[in-house]
Amino acid sequence: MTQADPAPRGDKRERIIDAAIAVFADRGFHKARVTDIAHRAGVADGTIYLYFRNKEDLLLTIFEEKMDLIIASLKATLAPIDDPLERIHAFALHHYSLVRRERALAEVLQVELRLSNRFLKEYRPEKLWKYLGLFAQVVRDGQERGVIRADMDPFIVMWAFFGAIDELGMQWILARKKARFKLDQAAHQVADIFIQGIQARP
Amino acid sequence: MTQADPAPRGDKRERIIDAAIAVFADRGFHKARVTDIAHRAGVADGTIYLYFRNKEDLLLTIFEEKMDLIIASLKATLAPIDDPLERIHAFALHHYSLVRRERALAEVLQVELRLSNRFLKEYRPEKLWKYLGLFAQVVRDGQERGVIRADMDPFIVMWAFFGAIDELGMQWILARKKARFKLDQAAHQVADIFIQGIQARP
Amino acid sequence: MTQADPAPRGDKRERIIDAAIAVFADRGFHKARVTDIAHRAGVADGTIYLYFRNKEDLLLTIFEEKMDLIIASLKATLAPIDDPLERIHAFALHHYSLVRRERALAEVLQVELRLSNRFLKEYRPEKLWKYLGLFAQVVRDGQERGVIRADMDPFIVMWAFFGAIDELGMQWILARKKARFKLDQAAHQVADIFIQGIQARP
Amino acid sequence: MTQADPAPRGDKRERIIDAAIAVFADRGFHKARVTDIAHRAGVADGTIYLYFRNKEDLLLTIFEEKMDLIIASLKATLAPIDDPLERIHAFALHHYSLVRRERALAEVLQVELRLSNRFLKEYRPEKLWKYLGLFAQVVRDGQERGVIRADMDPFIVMWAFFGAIDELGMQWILARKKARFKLDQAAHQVADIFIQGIQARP
DNA sequence: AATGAATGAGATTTCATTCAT
DNA sequence: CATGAATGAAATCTCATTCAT
Repeated sequence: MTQADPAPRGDKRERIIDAAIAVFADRGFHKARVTDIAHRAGVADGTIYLYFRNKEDLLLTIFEEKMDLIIASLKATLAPIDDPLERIHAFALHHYSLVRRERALAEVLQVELRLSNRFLKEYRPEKLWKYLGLFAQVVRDGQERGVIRADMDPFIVMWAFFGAIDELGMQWILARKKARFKLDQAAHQVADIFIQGIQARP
Repeated sequence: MTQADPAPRGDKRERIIDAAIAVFADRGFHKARVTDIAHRAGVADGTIYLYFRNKEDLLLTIFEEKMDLIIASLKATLAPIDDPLERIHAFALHHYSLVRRERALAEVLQVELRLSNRFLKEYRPEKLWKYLGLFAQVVRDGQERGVIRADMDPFIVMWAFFGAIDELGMQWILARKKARFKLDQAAHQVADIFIQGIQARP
Repeated sequence: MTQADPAPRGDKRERIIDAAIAVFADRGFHKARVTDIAHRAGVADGTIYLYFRNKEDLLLTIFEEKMDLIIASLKATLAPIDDPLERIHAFALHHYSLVRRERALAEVLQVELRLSNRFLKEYRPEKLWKYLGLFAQVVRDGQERGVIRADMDPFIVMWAFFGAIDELGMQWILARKKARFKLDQAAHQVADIFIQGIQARP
Repeated sequence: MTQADPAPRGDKRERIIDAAIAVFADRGFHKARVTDIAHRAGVADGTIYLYFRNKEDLLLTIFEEKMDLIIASLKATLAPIDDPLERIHAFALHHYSLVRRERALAEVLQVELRLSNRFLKEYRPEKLWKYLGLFAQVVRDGQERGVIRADMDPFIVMWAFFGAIDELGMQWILARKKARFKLDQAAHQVADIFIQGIQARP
């Protein structure tokens, strides 16, 4: 008797990840209880451990997998743009469109991820580097083309740019409704500052 | 008759704070045990509770008191400088000189403080705003004098600048010895980017 | 095929309650450690918190559940007796038969329960009132039938009677082996005093 | 320059006892902090230990010393009364006049004293026995005079009577303002029940 | 694969008591 | 006698993780 698969295989894993994002964003990584995540995902506590080594692994997995999507999305966004300086602009806009669209995920990636000692001190967030590496590459490209100052260390510019947009994103998230600035406005200004700041002068 | 040795009033409090900074920096706020702090300070566990409400209060007190010192120090540094653009430069240098000189304190202020949910979501870090407010004021001054673009929102510039130097500082701290850049170099480049980035053009 | 051993559902709960009665009676509520109770019940410390909110909830639950049984038992004892004065007699005998049979429980209900501030000052021991209410009703019945003095306040008689048997019960428990009186003898004398004391005179 | 003794010697001991009664009555023995007592007495924490071995000794001392006063007062009250049955009446009235006049003390003696394991299980409250012994003696006198039933065990009657008035006193104290009965009325009824209950019949 | 009851390690905090001044 | 800062033992409760079913 053929019957539609009653319990969509692999469905659980996705549900756990989504639940974890929501709970981590809501209560913070440390205060988030595994039970809460299981409850929200509609699975038993133990089930989580069939898919993830432990609570931290869950957080790290969110990071890994979501960053893959974000990186792909960013690449697609940058691809049609040729001018390095315009790409910087696009980078900031893309970053904030994500923050706005998936606030819970952004909160986890920006705020809660930092709560994990392992993440900050032991874990090598290669996906983050890959993400930012796209930015560093833009800088390097710009330098080769002569539109970006050659005396700029792409590595420093990269962290500075990320720090700037990350901090503004975090402030916007923390302030919630009462944020004193529009995310778009912030994106334009930050991009503006950096573009003018690293632009090669005649 | 020499004066009787005055009771070492406040001595313990200071020792606890210093011990806490060291332990928080070393193990992180959550993994730091009150016993460890007490041990390092050379006092009994209970003694800590004579001076601080609880472990979190200890963290917050470190923030409050150290920020006072830092703000005072920053003011003294900026005072003799007149040019707003030069002040931005001095701000970055001052920030990193602190990070380099008191790495443990910087680690607590930058990294561990963010572990405290209360700090990020409930506590209003007014001292941080006061610190950054000095920067925002520099921007406003520069705008009045016409040396900084009038279309810049000082509030956004402020967070962006702080995010940039904070992130670089954090990366430098996390990377410890193997940091791929010099803090001084970072200070100059970040200041450079922002100065050129927000400078009014003729 | 014999049935699979059904999960010993609720078994643990019962064991924890029994262990708690024993430990509370033995060391007193305040000196009783949750660990002791868990040990005696053959469960882990944390297991207790799956069934009870906290240590005090455990004490209160013992009160609630055991009083239900006691009230039911008392009702069954009084049911076949018609004469109010004889019922008073039966009440005392029933009370002490319980004290003698379940000394630990009696000790907890009489002595340890009073250690709980919450019980005495905040908690409304409705089950105790229900228990004593049965006595008050006997008094009212007797008054209606004219066998008990009409000038007696059933409420006062109730507390007085309870105080009398409770105190004697407590003294008997505290004195343990060396009690200077038999519980039966006490039951008869107290009942005797109250019966003659509140009996309507011709 | 003659001056009134600035610090009345021995005054402190009294103040500590009074403060302890108030704090014990207010918060209960276990929740009462030695610091609170010291504060209320206007002395340093350590001073209490110059006069009392420990917190429990303080409670026991209150019992010992106050019972002496109460016993003396009771004796004076009973002295002019000759009739044993009237003496029982006077006993109850005297007991409640104390409860009403010194509610905090009564609360400590009746309620909080029972919180002390040592008191209930180890300590022999000889002063209480002396107090109640006066009642037992009244019963014995009455039996010798033939006005009280010879089949009554003075020991049992004593505990029963004490239990009855003690319980009513406790209920009155616990109910505070909203007590459902007057203490005087209770005194009369309890005495009435016992007098009629143990009276020898012609 | 899924369950969820059970585990038990672990750390904060309180407060009676001490003792150097 | 008096002080009160300092002590440090002690115990509740939480919650990530396990494992028998």
